Amino acid sequence: MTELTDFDLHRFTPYRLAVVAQKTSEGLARLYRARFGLSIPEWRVLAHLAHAGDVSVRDIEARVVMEKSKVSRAASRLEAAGYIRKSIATADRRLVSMSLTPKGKELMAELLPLAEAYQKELEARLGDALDGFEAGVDRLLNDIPPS
Amino acid sequence: MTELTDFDLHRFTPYRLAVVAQKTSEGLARLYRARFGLSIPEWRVLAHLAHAGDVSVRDIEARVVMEKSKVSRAASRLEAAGYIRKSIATADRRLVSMSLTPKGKELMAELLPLAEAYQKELEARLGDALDGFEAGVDRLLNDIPPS
DNA sequence: ACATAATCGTTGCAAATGCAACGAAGTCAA
DNA sequence: TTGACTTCGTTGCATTTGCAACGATTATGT
Repeated sequence: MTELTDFDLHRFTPYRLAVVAQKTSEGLARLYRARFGLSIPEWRVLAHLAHAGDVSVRDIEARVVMEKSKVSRAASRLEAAGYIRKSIATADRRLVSMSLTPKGKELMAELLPLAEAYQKELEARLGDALDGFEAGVDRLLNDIPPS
Repeated sequence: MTELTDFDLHRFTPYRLAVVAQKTSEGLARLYRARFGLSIPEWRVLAHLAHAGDVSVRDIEARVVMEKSKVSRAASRLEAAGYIRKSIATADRRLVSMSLTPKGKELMAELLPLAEAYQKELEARLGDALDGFEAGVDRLLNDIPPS
């Protein structure tokens, strides 16, 4: 029979991932929270807009794994701050088309190099474990939940 | 010069970790949310208590990476539900000593095998990437934030 | 064409969260 | 012993979050 004490949370992958995700996110957040006053949801929206150009809330929800209400509120704050523009799509008027303003592009031109540097730093810490690690993440991303 | 569009969130480790952590946590949560009505903070407290026996809020905060207010509230709910007992430590009366009740032990006896099975399932999905993956997680856990 | 159903984005609301402040208990030094 | 300082756990409060419901728009089927 297995004892209750046998189970160690620190060897439990979901827990380990939660901790490591929180740590890396906090490290990243330092890059833009104090300096630019951005939250994580706002950062994600901006990053996706910089990469993909005009996009709807629905697109971001799908590609960035965030609840649509979260996307919507982040987008409203970003619009109020002047970083993005929201407009109704002509083709399908249910969709909101979002894009970076010039001010938003300036912001990202300053922010993205910091993000790249942080990525490089993480890769350095991973060292020769990098490839195996990323391969594992890919496998988990591709087909996790047994539904 | 680097273009804004060069940056891809999907190759950005903090983002990848956030997504994979969320996915695995959700998969796990299905095991106990519907069935036992437990939240993630409650699960963590229970898991640590099962493993370590009598523990204070402070201990859990440190070992399980949760804000003490979060631990405190999770513990209150668990006590109200009859899964744990809280008492004032005799040695240092500032400390709250928490432990599983018999009912809590029964719960964990039922729950931990499900968690183990989920762990096995994740390991199967990782396949031969398992070792490299866990090694990478260890490196990130040991020394991430440049503070 | 018309009624029904589905999709998009926002918003209301209750619950969860982080942070600071607090009282209680303990430590330390003079 | 006394008083200043630290630590522990809880709680108040403002913010964030998830979920459901909604109006508006588009798609589908007959």
